Amino acid sequence: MATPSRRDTPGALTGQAEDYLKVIYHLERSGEAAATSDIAAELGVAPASVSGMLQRLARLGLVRVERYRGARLAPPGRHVALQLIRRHRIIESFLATKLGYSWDDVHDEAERLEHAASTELIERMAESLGHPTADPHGAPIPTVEGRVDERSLRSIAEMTVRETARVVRMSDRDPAFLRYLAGVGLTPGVEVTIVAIAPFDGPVELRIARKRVSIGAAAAGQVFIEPV
Amino acid sequence: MATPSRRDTPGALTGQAEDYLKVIYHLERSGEAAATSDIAAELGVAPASVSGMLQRLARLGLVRVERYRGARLAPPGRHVALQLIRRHRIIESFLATKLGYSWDDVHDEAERLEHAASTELIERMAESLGHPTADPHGAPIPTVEGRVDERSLRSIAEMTVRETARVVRMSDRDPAFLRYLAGVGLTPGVEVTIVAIAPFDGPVELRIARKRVSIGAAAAGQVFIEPV
DNA sequence: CGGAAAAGTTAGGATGTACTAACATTCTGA
DNA sequence: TCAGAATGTTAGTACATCCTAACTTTTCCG
Ligand SMILES: [Mn+2]
Ligand SMILES: [Mn+2]
Ligand SMILES: [Mn+2]
Ligand SMILES: [Mn+2]
Repeated sequence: MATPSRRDTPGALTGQAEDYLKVIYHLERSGEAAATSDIAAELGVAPASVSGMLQRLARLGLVRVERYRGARLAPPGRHVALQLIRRHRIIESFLATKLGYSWDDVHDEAERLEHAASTELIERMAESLGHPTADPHGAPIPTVEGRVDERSLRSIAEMTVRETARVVRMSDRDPAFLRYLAGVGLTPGVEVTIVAIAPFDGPVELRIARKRVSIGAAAAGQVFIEPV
Repeated sequence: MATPSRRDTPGALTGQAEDYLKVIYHLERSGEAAATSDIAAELGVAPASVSGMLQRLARLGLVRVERYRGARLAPPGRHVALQLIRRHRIIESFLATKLGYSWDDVHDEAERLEHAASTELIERMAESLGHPTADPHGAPIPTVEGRVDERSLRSIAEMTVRETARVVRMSDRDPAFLRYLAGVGLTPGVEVTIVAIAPFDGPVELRIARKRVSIGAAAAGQVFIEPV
């Protein structure tokens, strides 16, 4: 039976298959089909393994694959991916809010629990959190119906001098990066004002709640904002 | 890689293997080695599948198997089983106490989450519950060191007329049974007094907090008590 | 005690997932 | 444009887990 992820759905996918769909969903957000090697890099598997899995997912009607050209989610696959992302983000929120996890620590735990938690559990967590709309890193939580606010946000790197904006979200991939951001005061909800931008991809100097902070251009590109 | 349960331990077992160890632990409590067909029945797999798994577990040094005679846990296997049971019971307690699950509903959820939850998560749950020593059905929670209070308790069926005792725990296998018990007021902690015992495995009549209740002999044998 | 029933094991096959090595296609830059 | 680099697929293998069917061992009872 090869370890299906035994949640409450009957014809449930394995956790592996779910993770592939999620990765394809994220990669596809660029507009391009998800490339085999990008999926492989994201999941830490060999490209050959991805080719194999894509064929299986295509057979199940979850993705459309064009040989040598990459994969796109079919509507049922998109639905699976969005519900998985919902589970992931609600779990992250719950761990951070109710169990004192630090925001840089929730991701790995959620990455496993998302495949084991039933819809019942997820909805109880959401309930007890007051139905949050964003996870601890500001990422929007898809609804049960699969709606998600996917507007693409500007990053701090795209702001202009003297502009003020509110931090909405940041990349949650690297715990060390999140700890760094928390250290300098960059968390969802805070307001930042650009003081100066050094040329040639130099550091961005900004003001956060009266404090001066200078961050690298790369970091600035990973922190997303919206107008106040 | 066949879906190891990716918790925090490095050479982690799969969730399947963990469940086999847990079942062997429970079956072995009778004193006898766990029989292949009993393990199979418990897990809902064919006996042949059990033979195969026992060989793998033996190769890993987790069980000792005597061909045609059944399996016993080796110390490392016992340790795995006890930690899994700890995880299971803490999860059950958490779901019941913190997320409003009914006590007949926690088991299936815990059966999956126990393989995905890290030690970190379990300890945070335990912490937030005030380090409970028993799960919602009164089953004792093994410590981190693997100690567990395994005294064998008398059941209501073994009580004598006019005797009073406190309900400690009950079998948690069947949700309908748990709902029934809750319905008649039999939950851990309540005091019961035997009013009458009908012969030939007849019903047991008892008093629970001023109320008269009559339960079948089979049910009485699944509810365990201790002296007040 | 001895043979039938029950219990357990092995053989052989399926599926999911992964790997490496070899081959095929697509892209890219001189 | 076109050859080498980059990317992707296939072939062949491994392993965990499950199954059924056939065989073996143990148990039990007349
Ligand atoms: Mn995951
Ligand atoms: Mn997140
Ligand atoms: Mn389990
Ligand atoms: Mn329990």
